[in-house]
Amino acid sequence: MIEKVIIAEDQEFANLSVQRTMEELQIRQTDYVFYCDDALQKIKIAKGKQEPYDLLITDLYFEEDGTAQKIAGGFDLIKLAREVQPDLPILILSAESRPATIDMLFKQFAINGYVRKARHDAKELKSAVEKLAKGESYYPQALSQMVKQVNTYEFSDFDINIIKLISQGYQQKEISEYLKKHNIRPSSLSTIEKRLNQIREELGFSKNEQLVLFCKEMGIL
Amino acid sequence: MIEKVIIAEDQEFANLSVQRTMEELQIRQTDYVFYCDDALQKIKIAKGKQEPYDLLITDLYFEEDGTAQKIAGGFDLIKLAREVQPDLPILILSAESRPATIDMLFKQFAINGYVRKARHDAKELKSAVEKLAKGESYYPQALSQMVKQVNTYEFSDFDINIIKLISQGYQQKEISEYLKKHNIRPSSLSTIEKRLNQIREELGFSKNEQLVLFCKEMGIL
DNA sequence: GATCCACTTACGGGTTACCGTAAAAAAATG
DNA sequence: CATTTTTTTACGGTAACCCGTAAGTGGATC
Repeated sequence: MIEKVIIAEDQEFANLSVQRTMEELQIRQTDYVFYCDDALQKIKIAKGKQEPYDLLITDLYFEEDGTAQKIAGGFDLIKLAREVQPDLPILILSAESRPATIDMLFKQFAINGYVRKARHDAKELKSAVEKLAKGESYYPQALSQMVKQVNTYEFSDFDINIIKLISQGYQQKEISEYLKKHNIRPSSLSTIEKRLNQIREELGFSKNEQLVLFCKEMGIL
Repeated sequence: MIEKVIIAEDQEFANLSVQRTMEELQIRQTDYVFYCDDALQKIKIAKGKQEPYDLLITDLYFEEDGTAQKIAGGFDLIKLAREVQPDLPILILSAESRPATIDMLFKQFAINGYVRKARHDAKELKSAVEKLAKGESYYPQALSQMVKQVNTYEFSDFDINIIKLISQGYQQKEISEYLKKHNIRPSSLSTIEKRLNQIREELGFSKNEQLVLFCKEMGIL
């Protein structure tokens, strides 16, 4: 049973609407904050008082607005909240639509549900909370297709490293030097060339410009 | 005086909250739709009945969901709505944060207000509607600084053309051929090289990979 | 330690991109 | 219409990138 919920969402509109949805679901206590720092603090205090939250609903991306915050965004908040209260169910509410990111949240962060800010987000949130109340997790129906459709190329850390450096203006020779300096192996120019060639071929690209754009869209850069 | 408002917003949460804000502002009649097509139709009908809307509040980006829609997004909706009812005040409500885009909306589309989906969007929307009621336009305070800060490089159509082709995997020789075929001038390889060189220098980039990413972030690609 | 295997590196030739200079063409000016 | 100015193009040398082949390296297995 979910009785005590905390909402972390910086957009006032979204925050208000989620509050309202919680009312409709007859949640006993709903707290809401506009900053990640406040959310974590409330979770800590509630835990300390032996009155822990039953659910954290949080956005992924929070806007900076001058007020100095320790926790930058939803990703960090999830990690830290789990340290404080490992069993806390977490539901993400975000406009993020890249399957790779959402998939990563389930696999790496073990979130319990994901609702996209999209056409039927209010209805979806209700279903999601009801599912979580039963101890199940909520995986948006649309997503299961997307993940299958999605270009399934897996970038290794090494790949990402190279592509990042390229997108910063390094030339391949310099990347090789950079890798040697940081004791990352492999590091030869030849290997860099080969990897890039392989990646491009696998994705059907002819130029690195396409590749960096693709990575940007995938959320890798 | 604003008495009759139409809201075009596909996110249910946002749509609901805007409706609520309109109630708080004691707007006599508030209609809301989740598709651009519906918005335009309602505007047409209202105009036909001699009961035109006093305000259109619309998002910029609408999600596709299988239902075939003629109007793709906010940009087209604005254009078409203005054709039907040229004096209709338009207020954009969007998460879009790129100053270039927002600036363009004011200058090219002559919108009357812009409220970003961000920390105090509900409060901002209220102020904005009140301003529009007085016949003034609402320009977010944060934006006036951003526009000044923004990298003020102006891309010509020609520049954008080249960069688009590069980002699609064309090599420079092919771009030259492409331009010749489409009777776009200038078209020589030499000019293409020079322009790219100039753009890169002006923006402090050394490689085209940086440039395409920059353009992506600026909303040019 | 010998053999195999996968991976990494070195090297070389071909292509494309880079960048300067100078000629040619087009546009602007008087 | 001649002249100046700007823009576009052609050309050439250098550097970076592309891509294949061959040599080298390191780890696993027996």
